Amino acid sequence: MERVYAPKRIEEKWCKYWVENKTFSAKSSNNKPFTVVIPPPNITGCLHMGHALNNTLQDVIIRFKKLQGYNTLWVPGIDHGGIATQNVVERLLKKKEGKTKHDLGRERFLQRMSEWRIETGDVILDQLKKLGCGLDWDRVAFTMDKSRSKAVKRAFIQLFNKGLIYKGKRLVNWCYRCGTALSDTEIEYEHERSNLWYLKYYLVNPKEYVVVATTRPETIFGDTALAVNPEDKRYTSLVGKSVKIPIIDKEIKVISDSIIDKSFGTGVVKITPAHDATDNEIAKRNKLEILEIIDTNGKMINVPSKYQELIVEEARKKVVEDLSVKDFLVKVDDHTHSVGKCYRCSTKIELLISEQWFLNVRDMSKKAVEAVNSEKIFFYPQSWKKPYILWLENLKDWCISRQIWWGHRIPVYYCVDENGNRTKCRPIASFDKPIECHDCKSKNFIQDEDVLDTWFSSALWPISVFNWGKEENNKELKYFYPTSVLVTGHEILYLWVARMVQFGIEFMKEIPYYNVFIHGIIRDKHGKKMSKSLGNVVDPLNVMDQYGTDALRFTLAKAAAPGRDMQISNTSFLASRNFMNKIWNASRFVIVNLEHIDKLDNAIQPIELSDKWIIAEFTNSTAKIKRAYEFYNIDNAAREIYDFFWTKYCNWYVELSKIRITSTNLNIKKQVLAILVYILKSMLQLMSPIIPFITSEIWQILNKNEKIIAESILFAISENFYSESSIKEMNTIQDIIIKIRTLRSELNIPSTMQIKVLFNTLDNNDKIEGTIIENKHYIKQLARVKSMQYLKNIAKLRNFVSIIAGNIEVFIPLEGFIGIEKEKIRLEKEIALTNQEVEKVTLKLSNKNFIKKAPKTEIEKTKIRLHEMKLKIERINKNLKSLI
RNA sequence: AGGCAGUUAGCUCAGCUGGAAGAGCAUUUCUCUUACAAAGAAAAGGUCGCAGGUUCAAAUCCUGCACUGCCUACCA
Repeated sequence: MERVYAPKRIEEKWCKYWVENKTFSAKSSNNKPFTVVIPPPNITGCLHMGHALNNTLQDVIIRFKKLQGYNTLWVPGIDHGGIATQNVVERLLKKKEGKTKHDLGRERFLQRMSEWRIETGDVILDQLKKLGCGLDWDRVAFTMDKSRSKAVKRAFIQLFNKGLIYKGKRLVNWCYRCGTALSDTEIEYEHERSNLWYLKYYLVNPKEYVVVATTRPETIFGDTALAVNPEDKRYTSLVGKSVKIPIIDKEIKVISDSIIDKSFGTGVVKITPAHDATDNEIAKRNKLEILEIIDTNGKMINVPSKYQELIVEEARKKVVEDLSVKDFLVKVDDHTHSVGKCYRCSTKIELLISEQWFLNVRDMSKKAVEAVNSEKIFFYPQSWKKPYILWLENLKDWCISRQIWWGHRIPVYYCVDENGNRTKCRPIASFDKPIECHDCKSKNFIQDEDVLDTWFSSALWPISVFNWGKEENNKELKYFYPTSVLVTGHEILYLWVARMVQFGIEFMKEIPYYNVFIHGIIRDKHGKKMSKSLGNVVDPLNVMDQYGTDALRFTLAKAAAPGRDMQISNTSFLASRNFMNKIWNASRFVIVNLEHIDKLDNAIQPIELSDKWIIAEFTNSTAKIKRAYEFYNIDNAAREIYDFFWTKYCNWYVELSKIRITSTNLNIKKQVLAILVYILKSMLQLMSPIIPFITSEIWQILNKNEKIIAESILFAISENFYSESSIKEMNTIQDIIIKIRTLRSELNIPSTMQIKVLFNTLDNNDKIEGTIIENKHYIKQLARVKSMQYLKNIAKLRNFVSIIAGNIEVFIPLEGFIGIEKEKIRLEKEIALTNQEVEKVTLKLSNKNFIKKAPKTEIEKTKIRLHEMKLKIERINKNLKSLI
């Protein structure tokens, strides 16, 4: 074994092993299942920190459950990624050949996309393998492969025939760069500094005008009314009158609607029903005309020829200019408001009227709310429950059609006549082209041009991965569904999580998962979101290269408190890398010492105090670690592992074990080795979910011909040797060691100098005295003490340095390495410090209410403390006097 | 505008069923002691955001405020 842990070779070896030996493949059986489906990354994806975190956490859970003996299954897959993917290929096409998708046409463009997909391959899946993910690689699913397509069609047809899917002309979010409608969840809002323009709308009487404040002066041509609040006394007389739109002089009415906020702007609003959601509602309530002035290319239409065909931004400039020239502009204020942008290309979203497919989600939402309200689905952390419910309760129908090419084409067929024109017959939803029209028996059909929102297929993911679309009597689906836990970031709670619940209940009559574990988002060290444009991205692949995959995973696990965002920079991985090295070397110590031992007893026998102590600490820690894993507090599990292994196991137990390891008595050596091995192996198991590579390697060295760690079953921790009192006793010894070490350091006693030590107890406590005598070899070993003797008569003591650790007083003779004056100062300082404490505690105890109301144990504890401190001061004073 | 988080050592964060402030990194000092210098031993560093309240006792519970971040919204 190398002296320094070198991860590369070991990681490659185990990656390959797990895949080739199908370590993580699962079949339905009689054993209890534990199922997780991966949030499928986009095919365009390249592993970033978010993926690394999300998948590490899933892997931790899967590996832990596997150790517990569950039949675990983690299903891998990728998403076709709709708009995002089409954009990537479109950009490539433009760059390489200077062509647009329209130059190629739908068929050829889609062919290009498929080619690109094969070329690019499943890069991200390979990266997940590299990360060590225990996915079942025989089950890789793609949201657009045959089985998943079947599922999408089946779902669509069911919903269509139920009357839940309908076509309607409505105001929708439109990205003119992507050329498609978007759902509300696909819009990202950003604050933008803009202006508020105050415009004059003249009454028919040309001397009077009202002032209207607007952020969108270019849409005046689409105005079909002005509106005021009915309770706004300033404008009562105005309601019902006509005003003229600036520039074009078109007459519109002033109406009243209670939604208008009196305090904003002038309290008068221009109503543009075709391009604003609120205005649209007002128009519906007041039966106003709806006039479209922006088309799907983001250009002006139905406006004076001067502005016709201009894109919105330019039109705004021109209109403002003209308004100003013609004296319609009263003033311009600065105004910051949030603007909706496309989540895939950041183009400003226009609202416009368009015919789209919608899914009525009212009933599904109710059931999805109920499932979480009743805690049938449990959220970790609970704080996400409320936003989830609120969102679902206010959900409008879902716009599911997209005007792009890459995706599941809507399986709706229209009957056409011999000229290819659509007839009035009812459209049919079906898997393939229908044989004949229900209404006119025609055999001519065309398919709907639109594709489905990517998230439609994603919403089916937990059932489609088990081939819900293909098979009717599906054993696997029955066995693995509902899945056990969904692990995800909160950014797709609405986009994805909620919709899976809706669809799961709709199609399976059963929730898709029992638990939802929502982790935070990774930020840089300044708390900023990581993004390429900010240049603050920490690449997980680099980290894996530089620090090792286990170090990456351990860092992520340690930072992953449920629901909390985490800040990460390159230095965050250092501590973890060092910890890996620690594990490696501690194991090396054990392994090297096992070399000439032919056989080790499996049964352990705690003999000494340190044995009993480490077993007690180990028992406590393992319980904590297991509980932490169980409730997705993976950060706590990682912390406990770190603390126990490094501090307790390495720094104390391994160090103390050296006394017996170097013993010439083979039995003594074997006895301590057995405990070292037992704890090491158990810890390796418990660590393996987070850091599978290093633990697999060490496990294999320790258990040459046995099962690999990933396939092992967690050792049962026996309570037989648990000794609570050993912890207290050991703590006493540790305290003495630490105090002597501190003294050595403070007084610059060279480490090579072995010192003589005497000790006494403050209250002549025989038991403690016995404990120390029994374990003085620990003190000798770790504090570099030559001899340690009990001192009966302290009265005669002269010129000793003294320290007090709990109830024990330790004396070290002054042997020229320290001046009396220096020691006096040290002791006086100690007295002053203790006195401060004494004051505080005395005050507490003199408080009558404390004595009256505090629990007895607490009072007792405080009294003992005070007593000890007083004793301490007494002794220090005495020692001070003995210094001559 | 509303909702949800967060505010603890220079930095990143634990601790929050209320009873003597913790870790890692960085800093300082010693040490290559036969697993590990990516280490060991030790030191220094904190009115636990601010102001109230409950309590014998508050980093921990309650209220208000401030700042930061996120989510939602019909910001004309």
